[in-house]
Amino acid sequence: MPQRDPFGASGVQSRRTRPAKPPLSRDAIVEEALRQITSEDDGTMSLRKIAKALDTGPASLYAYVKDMSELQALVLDRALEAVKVDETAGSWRDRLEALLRSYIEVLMRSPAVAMMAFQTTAVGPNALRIAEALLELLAQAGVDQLNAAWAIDMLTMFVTATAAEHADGTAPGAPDGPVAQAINRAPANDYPRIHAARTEIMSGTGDERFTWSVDVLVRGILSRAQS
Amino acid sequence: MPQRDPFGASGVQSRRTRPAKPPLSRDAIVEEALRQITSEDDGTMSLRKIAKALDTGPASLYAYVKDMSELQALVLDRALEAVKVDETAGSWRDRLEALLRSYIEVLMRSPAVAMMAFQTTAVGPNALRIAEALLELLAQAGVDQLNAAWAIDMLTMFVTATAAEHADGTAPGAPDGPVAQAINRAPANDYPRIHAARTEIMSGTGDERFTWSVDVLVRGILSRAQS
DNA sequence: ACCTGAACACCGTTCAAGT
DNA sequence: ACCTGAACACCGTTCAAGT
Repeated sequence: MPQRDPFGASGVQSRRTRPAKPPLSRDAIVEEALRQITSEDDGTMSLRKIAKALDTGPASLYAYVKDMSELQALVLDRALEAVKVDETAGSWRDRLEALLRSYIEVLMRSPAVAMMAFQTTAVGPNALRIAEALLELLAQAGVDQLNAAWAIDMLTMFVTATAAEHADGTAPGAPDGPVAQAINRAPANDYPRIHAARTEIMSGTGDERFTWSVDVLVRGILSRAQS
Repeated sequence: MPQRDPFGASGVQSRRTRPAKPPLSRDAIVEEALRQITSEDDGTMSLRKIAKALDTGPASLYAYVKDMSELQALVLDRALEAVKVDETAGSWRDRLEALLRSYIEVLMRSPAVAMMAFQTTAVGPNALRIAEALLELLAQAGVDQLNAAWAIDMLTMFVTATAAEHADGTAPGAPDGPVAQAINRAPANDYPRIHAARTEIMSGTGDERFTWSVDVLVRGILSRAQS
């Protein structure tokens, strides 16, 4: 006879208002956290909110999770599950760009996920899976092991940073944001080069800039590798 | 007769225990915030702590600052004041690296400052000053205006991301951190490339990696510029 | 206009007490 | 071992009231 039975004799909790209170578990907590963090209208998670959604008090979660930072690491790796590492066929170059694009897309699904990718360096199975795929592609490109090892750091950093930067929803080329205002109002006397390049600074779609940036990184990495 | 006199007739607050209560002002608030955020033992700021340090209640700050995010933007640009844009003479290449090094050093003085550089894109006078200097150096390098404009975005992103990543104090090559554990424990069957490159992944000092990364970026940017 | 105390609606974490 | 209510020590922000 199990000690905890959701349909037990007490029967108090079997009201039909809630869809059968889910059992507490590490997975359930991570899943609910991910649900909150990727929710459209809020996008923010908290132990108290998770506890409430799981019909318990905040203290109960500490039986399954050491603290907030451990939960964040779990949620981050869970989110990275959606990153496709071999979406397309084709050259290593095409597959690298596709992988980075999938990566960035997943991180941008939620500002909070993007921010988490900084505070906590991902070390779960999905982070490893992505790193392995990146190393494989760089090896195909002829990059030696040392340069490849350092390069994956730069590539993941680039993806994470790009996602985090655009995480607040403001498009990069938004012509009315505070950035645009600062650039356009920059006095030509004090900042002649910014003034001269103000059009170029605001130009390009997010996609164009992403493609350009990946190209810069790949060229730089290849240039180092063969020297 | 001024309406508010710190040494007025009431005299109650002129006890010698506190060094003459500073007058409330936008600058005083930003200065106190920066002091807290760069403090060794804490490194975290809050409106309530600032208010307390300035001998008032949290509500009083809202007369000078719209909200938390505006304060963060002010603090960030104030912190960027310490970035030296023309520390050394020499080639554009040397000066570029020196500038980026000064930038990253300032951001790493406090984890919170590094994190702020993401959430809020810096648009104050110091951010402009740095951008202007970067454009000038890239122009000397022969990079055209469009490529230079997009390049400064990448360079600042790289600096900010690097600072944020190492902001938690853990050295990049720390052989006992959770990252090292994850890499070393990665099973050779599932992750053959990670396993094979595990030494290289953990190798290099922060400084060596920084130099390497700047070189990758410069090579990539120059390669794009002349195509 | 500037400043305030008090309240509102939240946080993460701890702890003694229950089962 | 798992779970709980209640407390602890915080948050940012609002608001009616004061000067």
